[in-house]
Amino acid sequence: MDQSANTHATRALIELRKKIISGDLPGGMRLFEVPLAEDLKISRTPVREAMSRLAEEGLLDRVRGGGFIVRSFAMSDVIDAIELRGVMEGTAARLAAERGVEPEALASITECVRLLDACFGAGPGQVDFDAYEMLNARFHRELAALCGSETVRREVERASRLPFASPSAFLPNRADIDAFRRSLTGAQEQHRAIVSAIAGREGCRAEALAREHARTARHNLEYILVKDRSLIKRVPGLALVVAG
Amino acid sequence: MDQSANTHATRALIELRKKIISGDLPGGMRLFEVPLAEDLKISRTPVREAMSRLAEEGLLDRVRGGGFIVRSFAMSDVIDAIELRGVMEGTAARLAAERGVEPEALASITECVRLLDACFGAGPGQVDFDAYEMLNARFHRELAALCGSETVRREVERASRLPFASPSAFLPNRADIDAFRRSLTGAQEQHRAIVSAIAGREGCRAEALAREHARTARHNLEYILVKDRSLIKRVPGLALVVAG
DNA sequence: GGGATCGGTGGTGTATACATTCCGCGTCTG
DNA sequence: CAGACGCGGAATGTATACACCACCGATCCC
Repeated sequence: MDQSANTHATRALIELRKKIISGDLPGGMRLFEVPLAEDLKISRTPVREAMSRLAEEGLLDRVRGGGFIVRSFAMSDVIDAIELRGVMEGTAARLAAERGVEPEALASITECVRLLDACFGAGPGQVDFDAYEMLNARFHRELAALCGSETVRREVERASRLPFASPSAFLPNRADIDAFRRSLTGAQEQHRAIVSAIAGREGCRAEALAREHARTARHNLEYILVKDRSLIKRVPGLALVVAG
Repeated sequence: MDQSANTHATRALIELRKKIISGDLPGGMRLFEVPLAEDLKISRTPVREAMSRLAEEGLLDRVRGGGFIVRSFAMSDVIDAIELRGVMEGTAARLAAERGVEPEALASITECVRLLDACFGAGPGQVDFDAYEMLNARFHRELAALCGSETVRREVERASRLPFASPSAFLPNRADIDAFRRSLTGAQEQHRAIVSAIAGREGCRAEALAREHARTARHNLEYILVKDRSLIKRVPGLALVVAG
């Protein structure tokens, strides 16, 4: 079944994910098939299917004796998830540098960095945030794939999909634009450096840079959380933290 | 539903896993619900449930439009999976060292190392392999948990469960005992060093040691594969490689 | 003769009825 | 009074019938 398939299970998956992320279904809560099915006006079968996939995503835990509970997240989980993402991406970057990359893949990610540059306008607050976010996600996707290993790519992307470790999860809202732009230009410099290290076959440096990139993300998040939690965008998973 | 639950879905899960691992259901093969259900003398429902979990384990891939195919593994996937395991365990070890560990957790893993020591007899080939294997698995489980983060522990264990990255996956068969014992004593020294580094709060050293431990595993595997593939135990996933 | 359309077939998706299991509560008995 | 047995309800597990969709081949029309 395709993610885009127009099935009840897919709708249920999306609905439930939204409710978990929004805190509507709080962490630790047990989910029962019958009420959920009635809520969504469908039968238990697609609900089970949806819950099974949410368990795969890490949003639900299977419980002994059957059934699921909503996983609980804490601030420390976000920090750890970002740390892990950095480690995994660092490995992808190192392997890419050590093994070498296809010229076209390198060209593609280089182009991606160039496009990210183009998101920055002349003025201090002039950034095309939507474009940046999309391209940033693309950058991290291509980075994961650079090492040429399907296994590594798969696991690195999984680490990025940890509900709260999304590459853009730490981006603040449109408020506080100026400070945010500085943060983004810094991240962009790191993007460039990572690609450069990979192209130069400097494995250790590429790994360290990718880790540093995630660490910057973590610091930004911590800074924002301390300053004003309402600045956080409500992206998947992160809302849980803000709420809790 | 518990892993040990006596349900048709659980039986189907175990059966299918066995068939995939043994190569009976080869990589790339699409799995159809109806024939599998007939084979197992059950209905489609528990078969679906089982396939869904196998997808979670990484043995099956969901295919566009519905259904599953058996994932294909290559030698390079094994190498990469072991590499990733080392990176993840290295992270767990580093975090444990940086953040400090509960005394009882440290005592437990130290005891584990001591028990591993006890697996080695006086003679050159005298090793209690079964005990070693079980304790080795325990060591890696406890190592993953040492950092105190549920998120990290979960992902590290997942990396170890990659079907071909099991800590014991590279252990050769009971043949060639002497060379094998040397390999195990080396691994045991690494175990000891990792715990020591964590206890001494040497984060970087702990990380490097855990990585080195995995790298040793990889080299052993490569050596064995070159020398004689029949020496490999048929552990989950690895059989695929040996067969293919 | 070629292309479009219309079934047929084979597969998953869904609903639903029924089975089973687990847990809690009450009662009965020693 | 305490412990065990049993009953009942609530939840998941399972089977099955049917819906639906995609693919494919054959036929029919242009």
